[in-house]
Amino acid sequence: MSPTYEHPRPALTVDCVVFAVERERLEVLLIRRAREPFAASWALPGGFVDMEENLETAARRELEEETGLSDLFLEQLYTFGRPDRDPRGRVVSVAYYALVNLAGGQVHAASDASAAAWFPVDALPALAFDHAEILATALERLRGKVRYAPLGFELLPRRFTLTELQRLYEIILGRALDKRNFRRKIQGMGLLVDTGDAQRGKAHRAARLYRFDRRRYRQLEREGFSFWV
Amino acid sequence: MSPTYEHPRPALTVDCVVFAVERERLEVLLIRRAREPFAASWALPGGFVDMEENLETAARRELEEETGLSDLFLEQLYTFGRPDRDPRGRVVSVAYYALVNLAGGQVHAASDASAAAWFPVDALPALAFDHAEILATALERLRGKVRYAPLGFELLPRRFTLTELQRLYEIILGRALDKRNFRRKIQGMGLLVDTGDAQRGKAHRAARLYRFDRRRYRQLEREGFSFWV
DNA sequence: CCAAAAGTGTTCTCCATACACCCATGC
DNA sequence: GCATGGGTGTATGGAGAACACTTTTGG
Repeated sequence: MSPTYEHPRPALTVDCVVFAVERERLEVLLIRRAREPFAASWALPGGFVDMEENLETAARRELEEETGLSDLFLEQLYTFGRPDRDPRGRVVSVAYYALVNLAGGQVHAASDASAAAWFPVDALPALAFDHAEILATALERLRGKVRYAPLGFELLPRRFTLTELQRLYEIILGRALDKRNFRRKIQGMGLLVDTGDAQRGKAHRAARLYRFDRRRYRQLEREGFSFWV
Repeated sequence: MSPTYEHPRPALTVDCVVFAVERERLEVLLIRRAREPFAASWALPGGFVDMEENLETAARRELEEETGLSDLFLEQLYTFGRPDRDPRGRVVSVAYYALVNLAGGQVHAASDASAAAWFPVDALPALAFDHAEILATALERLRGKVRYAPLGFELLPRRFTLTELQRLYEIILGRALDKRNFRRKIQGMGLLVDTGDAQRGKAHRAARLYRFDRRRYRQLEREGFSFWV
């Protein structure tokens, strides 16, 4: 028999921490568990990895099945494997975090699809398993990485105003930023393209709409440029 | 039967990328595989996770069993789970990276213990499985993180000279640093303690020996200080 | 006394920060 | 015409980068 089969095997799951910015707050998507253990508790979306499936594929599949969300930014976070983290027995979980912009209308589909709901990260319910720890790890990663990688744009619609972008960073970083300095810096990086259009329907001067230039970002990255907010 | 047992289970392993700086180069510890698959190939030390064992514990155990190394800096890197990464079947591997200083004398024990050997990261042999990819990921992490976390000290003996520390950074980062600027910056952080002793037995002026102040680092970290080289 | 590395200051440039007012638009 | 956010420039301080010579020690 092949050596692989000589060893006992933990079960393997994926769990996803999905972030969005909504109503001026950073929020996380949770689902209400239907079954034991932790039936009726809130938990991260996730589930078992299939035998022939990539880990990231499993994360995307579970996310779509449980929340209706697809095609979002998704990155592996950390693997949690304390032997006692699941009362059913040994279950190791590969955690991912995801970013989604709620302007796309996907939200409602997601929220309706099952018992899923958004919670502000500073007002979370009790969570099943070690999901509070996973969520804390994801939050730390997001807050750290958003400063040196262009993650912020994943949380906004394709076209956005400079004020929206600034508010996003203020919400994630938890502190106010100077408007003029923020604009000078972000525009100085040469990663924003003025779409020529303007925001409409607001009772004040219309703001210009920009989009993030991914192509140019990859180019600059290769040349040793580093993003920094 | 509990829900855990309804699912097919991949096998679970840990793999370790152990870095050291030796003879002015960054090197990695590899072992020569005794068995199929990839018998006689070089590979990362690692092996199967036991059923009641923490992931990090498994990594430390395998490292000690296969290379004799213990008590080193170890951090989870990434989890690799492509379905075809192991010809024996589905094997998911949680990768760790470790840092070790070779002045401690552990090396020789390690090298002698089995078919283990150090290779410069820019002159690696062909590796088993997807270990080349794991190693590349670890190298990227090390080079990135060494700049904003005090990892460098893990690669030096407890007491070291400023020149040794500077050489270490030059080797890892792959570029020359200015001596006066490096010293001003590193001493300005207040994280080095002058031991009062000096290096002896060199045919030139004796250099002062310093040690890293971990306690103070943790203190400053809590106060919002950020390390930066 | 010679070879080898240790140790030490100053200048300049650039970037982060602090700060306040006029402009365009919808109602 | 007024309320609301959009958009803009300048002065200052601190940190990074460039740069060369004297000191100490062992052999």
